[in-house]
Amino acid sequence: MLTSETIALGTAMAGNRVLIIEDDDGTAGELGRILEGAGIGSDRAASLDEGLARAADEAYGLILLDRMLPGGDGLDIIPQLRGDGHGTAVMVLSALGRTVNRVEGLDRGADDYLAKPFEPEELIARARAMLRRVAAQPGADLVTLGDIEIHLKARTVHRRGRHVALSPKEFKLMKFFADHPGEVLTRMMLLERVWNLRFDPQTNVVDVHVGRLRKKLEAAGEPPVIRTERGTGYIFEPSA
Amino acid sequence: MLTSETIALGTAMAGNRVLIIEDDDGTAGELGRILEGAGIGSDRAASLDEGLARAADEAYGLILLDRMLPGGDGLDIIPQLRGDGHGTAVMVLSALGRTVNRVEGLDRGADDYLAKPFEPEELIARARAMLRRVAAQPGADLVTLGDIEIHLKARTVHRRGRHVALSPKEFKLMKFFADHPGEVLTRMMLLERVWNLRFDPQTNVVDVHVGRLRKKLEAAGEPPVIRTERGTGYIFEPSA
DNA sequence: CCCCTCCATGACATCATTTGTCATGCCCTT
DNA sequence: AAGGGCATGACAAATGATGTCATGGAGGGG
Repeated sequence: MLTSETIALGTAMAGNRVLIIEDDDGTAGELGRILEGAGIGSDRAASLDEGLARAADEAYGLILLDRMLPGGDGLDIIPQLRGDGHGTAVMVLSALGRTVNRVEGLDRGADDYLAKPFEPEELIARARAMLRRVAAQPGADLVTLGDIEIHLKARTVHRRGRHVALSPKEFKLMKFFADHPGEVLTRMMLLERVWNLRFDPQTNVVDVHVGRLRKKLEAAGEPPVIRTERGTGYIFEPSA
Repeated sequence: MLTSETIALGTAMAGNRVLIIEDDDGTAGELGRILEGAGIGSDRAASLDEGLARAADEAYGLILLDRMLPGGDGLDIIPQLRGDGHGTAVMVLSALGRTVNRVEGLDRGADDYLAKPFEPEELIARARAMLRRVAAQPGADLVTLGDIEIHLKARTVHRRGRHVALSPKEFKLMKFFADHPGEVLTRMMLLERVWNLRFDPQTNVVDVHVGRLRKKLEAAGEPPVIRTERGTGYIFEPSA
């Protein structure tokens, strides 16, 4: 048996990081520095496509979106940014600062609209307000991994829309897998974190429950999502 | 046996109405008209105290808050507005429009800050954006009646912060009571709506379950909330 | 290529929970 | 004081969750 590492991963809830979608290097850098000075972490995407990719990847709390980008108007991707399920907020930053522009931005889905140039303090204050609101949401509710949806509060699981009824133990197991996608999880880890055991019960409880979970997750002929790593443990691999 | 009225009561989710807290009659009226023109319903409170009272009463989606009011600065009541549990958003409207003022407002809890004078279109767009975000929340989740909280998704009940573990049937019963506070519910109604029976099973199932629910709701010495209406049925009376 | 280890799975036992029934006794009302 | 209505403890049946075990199969190392 391997050592029982305890790796704490974050859930897929809307986080407190910010994604900056901005083609101009200078502006992007400045935004990043302003936020960093306020203790707000950020990543940067230089194009709309990259922005969409990053947003789909990590659950940001807020996205700062430029309007005039090489790929088109930032407003165009707001619907897709929304579609990711995380309750991410979108703030548009733009040199187009007239009222009609602002109204257009807000009507097309932005949560806030700040005209350039702006005071760094106001950006920080508005970003904080947005992150605060996002964090206050019961937002940690839905976790999506591939075609699997986990409703934490309701403690239900759906795969491709089909409801998968799980027992409490199975749900806990599912959640632990979901918290560690792509990682090999040894039986010891599972026993510790799902069964709260710090010793080996000398039985195959884990195997049996993994089997039951598999059966239920694949009951309608869906592809497998839990792979056996022979001699080691199991890996949860959500199908993209 | 009485007729089984089905009175649909609203849940405590944040709604789509707007509360205007503004002492100046002219401004308040204009705000109301602007919103009405955009199809957004609103109520008005003329003072901070009235605002707090109304906010506690109805679950607004958005509150428009003036700063300079007779009772003090509107910013002062933001924490209390937040405390109501509904995810209501707060937008501050103020003649104090300098960056420092805006930053102050946002830092003290406002979700948005619009300086007077403003374009009606921008107010509408921002109000819509706020309501949209509030509505996107899993808001219908929490129902509060007096000291009892019902989390619909999680299917859990708390009284005065204490978790009350209920069986499925008990939860359904609790929910039905919560949907009809202050109304006399006959055994027949309960059998119909909680047990899905259209006939009398000739047993005291209802009594037994009401008893069990009572026991659990009052397990820590809390005052009774379900009163027996002798010869008729039961009444759920949440303690204020 | 064969064997041995590891794993998957059906069957079963046990335990806990939920739900409904009944009998008893209290309490309120008249 | 008596009667009907209600509260409640005890019990039983049904259901579901969890863990154990035995068997057979699959896959990798030698």
